Amino acid sequence: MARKNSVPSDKSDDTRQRLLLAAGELFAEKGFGDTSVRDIAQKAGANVAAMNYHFSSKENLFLETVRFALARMTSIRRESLAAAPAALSRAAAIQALRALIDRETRSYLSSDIPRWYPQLIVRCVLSKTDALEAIFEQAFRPNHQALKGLIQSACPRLTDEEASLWAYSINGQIVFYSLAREPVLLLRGEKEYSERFLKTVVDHITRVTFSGLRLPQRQARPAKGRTGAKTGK
Amino acid sequence: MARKNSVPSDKSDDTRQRLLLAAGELFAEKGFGDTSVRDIAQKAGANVAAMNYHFSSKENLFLETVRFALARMTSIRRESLAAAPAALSRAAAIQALRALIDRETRSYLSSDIPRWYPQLIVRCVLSKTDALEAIFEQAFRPNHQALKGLIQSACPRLTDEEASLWAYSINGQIVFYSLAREPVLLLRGEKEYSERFLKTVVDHITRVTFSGLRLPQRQARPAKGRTGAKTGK
DNA sequence: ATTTGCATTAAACAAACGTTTGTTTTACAC
DNA sequence: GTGTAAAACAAACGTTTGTTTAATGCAAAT
Repeated sequence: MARKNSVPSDKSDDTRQRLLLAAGELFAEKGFGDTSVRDIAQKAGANVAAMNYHFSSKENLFLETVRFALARMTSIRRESLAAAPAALSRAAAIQALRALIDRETRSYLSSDIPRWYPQLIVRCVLSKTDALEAIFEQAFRPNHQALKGLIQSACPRLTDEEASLWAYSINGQIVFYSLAREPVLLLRGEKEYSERFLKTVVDHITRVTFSGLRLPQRQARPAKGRTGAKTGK
Repeated sequence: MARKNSVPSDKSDDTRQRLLLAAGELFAEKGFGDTSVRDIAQKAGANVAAMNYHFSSKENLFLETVRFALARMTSIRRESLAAAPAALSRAAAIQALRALIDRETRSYLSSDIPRWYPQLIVRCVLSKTDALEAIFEQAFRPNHQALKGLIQSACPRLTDEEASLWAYSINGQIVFYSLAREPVLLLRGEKEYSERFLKTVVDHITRVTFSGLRLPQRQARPAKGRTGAKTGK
């Protein structure tokens, strides 16, 4: 009753969505070849034929899951960078950099965001699939350029190469905790990344970066000599 | 004539080896499920049945390739740590840390070492396969402990957690260049990591680490006031 | 020369695969 | 009601999968 006419019905959208999410999780966890369409259909509570009806082929479904994860990840990143307009003062850049490390780390590691997004993307990068070029143009390059730009705004004297290396260092550390989640958790004897650990990681990556770049560790204090900020905790 | 009696003949060893190497490359590149036994046999120039004869099953062959890559990687790492005996002076630890970053980076990135070793291991970590536990116990944990120990020898005041985080940072950066090799190369417009770039990366990771840990950047100068070491180049 | 035992092969196997088929169900228009 | 088109389904399709079989080659031992 709540529906007028519309082209695709609600029900079908729902099935399509369930298939997409089920496929995304399975592809991310086990890879393309180790996931059968029957696995996907079962997990989605749908018929195998429904998969081909909505996505026309398994390979296309895979590409759709990649596009989906990619879109979600970049939309999250966009929020992260929204506060950073074209031209930036040094102080603003420094604060934006701090915020970016925080957001990015949490977007990869926190359980708020489905783990399979980054997992699937890592898998694509590893396999140089057809999706790699899209991932590179839509995610890797813009992400790198934004991060590098922020770093250069914060440290104007850095060369392009140096700024790139710093961007790799930040991304590398973040990706590591996502990729090596299982071993890290085994080592720590925990089942999930705790909120406390996430904060520790964010703080550490920030410290590594800021001390290496000789940037002020604490919240920006303007050049005007306002000192004596609390340093505890 | 060069052979006496022996259990397996030279020829069979050769076929076995060719199968193992071909399988390793394919598994690393495309994953377990996307690699067929016929692909492997063709690449190895052998018969499909020979594969089952030597390895009894595809899954077992996969595990063998993982064991092989793991053994090679850890043997490389052992060389890296050979110079670091049980108890270490600070100066020795600092130097060993510097050497470790250099060796480890090159072992992951240089083309001296077949790319599929680390690639396959990353794939296992991503898929929480049966091999993960072996990888964890044989590679991840000892590597982490050794690195952490070295860091703590160099910086005795660090807590366990802090030393762990630094170990993650170092490993994370190195793994990143291995995992994201393709995007990084695309970004740089190159086809392979050049020797020059490898040196740049090693220097950068060393600088990040040493400046963050407040360790002397240049070759160790003992407490006894011998100064004036060359700093050029 | 014959036997022995390992290595290799082409061919055959059942099982699982991705996909297509033909039919039924559902929801809305007239 | 009747007609229509999207959506879902069970069943079957032809292929590819990993594995096994049976036959052959081939060097050392008898």
